[in-house]
Amino acid sequence: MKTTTTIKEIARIARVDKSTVSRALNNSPLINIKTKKKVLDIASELDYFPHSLARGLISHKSETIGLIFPELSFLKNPFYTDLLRGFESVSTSNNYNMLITSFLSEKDNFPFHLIRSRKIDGLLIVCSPYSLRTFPELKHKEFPFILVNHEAEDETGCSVTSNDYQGGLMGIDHLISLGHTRIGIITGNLRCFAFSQRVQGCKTALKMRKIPLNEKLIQTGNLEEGRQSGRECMSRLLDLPFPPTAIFALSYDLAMGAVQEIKYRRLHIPGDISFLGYDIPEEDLNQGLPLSTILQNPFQIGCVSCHMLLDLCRDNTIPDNHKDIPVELAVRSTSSRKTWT
Amino acid sequence: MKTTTTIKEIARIARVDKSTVSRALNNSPLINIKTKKKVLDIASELDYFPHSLARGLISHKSETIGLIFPELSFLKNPFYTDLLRGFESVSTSNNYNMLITSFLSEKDNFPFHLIRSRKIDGLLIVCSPYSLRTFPELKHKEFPFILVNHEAEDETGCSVTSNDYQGGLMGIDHLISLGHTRIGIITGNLRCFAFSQRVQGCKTALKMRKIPLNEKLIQTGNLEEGRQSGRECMSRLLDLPFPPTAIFALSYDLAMGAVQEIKYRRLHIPGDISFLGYDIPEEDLNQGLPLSTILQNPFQIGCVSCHMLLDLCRDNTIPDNHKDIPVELAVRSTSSRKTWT
DNA sequence: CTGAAAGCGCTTACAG
DNA sequence: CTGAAAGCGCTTACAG
Repeated sequence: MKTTTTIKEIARIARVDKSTVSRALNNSPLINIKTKKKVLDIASELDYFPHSLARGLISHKSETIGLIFPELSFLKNPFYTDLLRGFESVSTSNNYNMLITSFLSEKDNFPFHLIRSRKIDGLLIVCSPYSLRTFPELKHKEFPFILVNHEAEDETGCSVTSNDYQGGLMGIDHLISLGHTRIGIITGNLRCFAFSQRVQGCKTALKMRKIPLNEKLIQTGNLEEGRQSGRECMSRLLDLPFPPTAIFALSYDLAMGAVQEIKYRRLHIPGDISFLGYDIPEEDLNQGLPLSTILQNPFQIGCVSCHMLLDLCRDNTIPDNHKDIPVELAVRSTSSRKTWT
Repeated sequence: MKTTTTIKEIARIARVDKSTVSRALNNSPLINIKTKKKVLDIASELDYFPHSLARGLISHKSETIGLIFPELSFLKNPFYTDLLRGFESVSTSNNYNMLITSFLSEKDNFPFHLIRSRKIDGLLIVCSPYSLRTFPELKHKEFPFILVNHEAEDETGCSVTSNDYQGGLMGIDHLISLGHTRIGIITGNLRCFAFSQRVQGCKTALKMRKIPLNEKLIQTGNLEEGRQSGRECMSRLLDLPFPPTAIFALSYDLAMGAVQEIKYRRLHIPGDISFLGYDIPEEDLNQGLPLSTILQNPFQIGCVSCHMLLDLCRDNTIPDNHKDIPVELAVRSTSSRKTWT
């Protein structure tokens, strides 16, 4: 880029006005086909490339979207990497770029800076730890944003989540169909919307099959302590007078902890007890015992979120304010027909 | 943002020219302190925020840097997430934003688009699978960029890498200091610069301690097959007439495979054989057998890379074109004094 | 210290 | 279909 080519330069050589060059470059109908060809040839000859800042200044579009994660280390978790890949896939094919930040780096005046400096046209807010009602910029619907996998129920704005209700329903349904009626459920804190939805799904599935609900079979762990908490829940379940014949653990860490405890007690999966997890990746071989699991589709969540945002950015009307992305059941080697009572 | 406040608006209210407003806003010395206060007060009253595109158009700075990863799924690996956190830390404190892309999304004309559209001031190229010599934009030193953890030896441009040579040296030195003289080394393909450097370090360490080099003790696996390959290397080492008393595995996956094979043969670590890995995170408990390891410092690599890039962006002179970030030795429970021969 | 002018690189009504 | 003008929101020599 010794010296950048501008439309002025092209105009000079083509002996036309720069407005004509602009029209040629932007596929305007207001231009003679031959003029257009001449201009375009020269532009390509000079290796012209438009200056996005100058364009953006006029169009009021930066063709860039912002991503905000609670913190960037979330990306270690394949779920969030796949989400990010979903964002990438859609934004790339729409010629949008992605600015990445976290609540950590934006702590002072999130999310004003990026928005107000006009660097981004829209914002994908991943798993916000805050309720967004506090941010006036987002409240008035003046700026396009999507809550992706938002934790709280939040009446503000558009959102995309995994269908947690369906996940719970599908999981219990699977275990019931294998003959289980005493199913232990290990969940995270129910104040978290996702878990409360999953548990709702579980309860509905039981009700539909007319299996009475036993609250003792639902153990609530906490995610901060992860595996350890999963172990403790499992321990409590196994200590019941009538322990469950199948377990449905509603998160990866809780599932891992639960499996640990089961092994510790020298029980066999699925011989002694069936097991269903949540979000257990296929790569996780669990030492030769691949766990059956409900699988979310983070890539899909990412794609849909980004699509919705770009629609918003382009002032397209959006059919729904909210979208639920379906989960799926992956039957691997730990869920089998009930063999004991 | 009902209606955006501009300097024009502020000028009107303050009854000064917009150039004066600009001076007040930009801490210019060419302004009366009282005028400045008046302007600033009004600006804050009107909740003014500068338009970055307009500024950038003049300053020729976007205050944004680009990041390019081979593909975004690399971020699943904690090494790259920590690298990213390093970028974030430095760019945030310098008020720079980060645009994230991958070679996948930029496939057509990487890295021209971002650079030529002026959306970024500089580029951090992570682990480029390409030799950068092919890209004229980068060749002529016209645009600031840093090769972060670059795989190939590349004479072009600035770069930051982990000190792989030191890693090899330190690892072997540690094992020798425990009394080992027959040390098996499991490395990835030596055409990869990082591995060849690590092995060089190993060889130097042996030489310094006057331990003759036995090429049979160096097994080369391949990273594509990861663990399986590590297992096979380990197997070959154990089948030697005089098998090693200590192992140094130069990558995470190779180490994991090697450990598997050792366990499979019912040998005990560190009782029967000492073990040292590379890049084994602290969280990896390895079922109660935390592996001693050489640790790189990706966060630090990220910080230093970003610093260097920002210096380049600001036309600061850079002391060195290349920086090596030190590694460290984490002695955990698998490397102990030699007990058999 | 301040204002008026020119300009960053582009787009888009407005005439013709 | 084309050109000349105005303008996006800002900065920075240039006079005074």
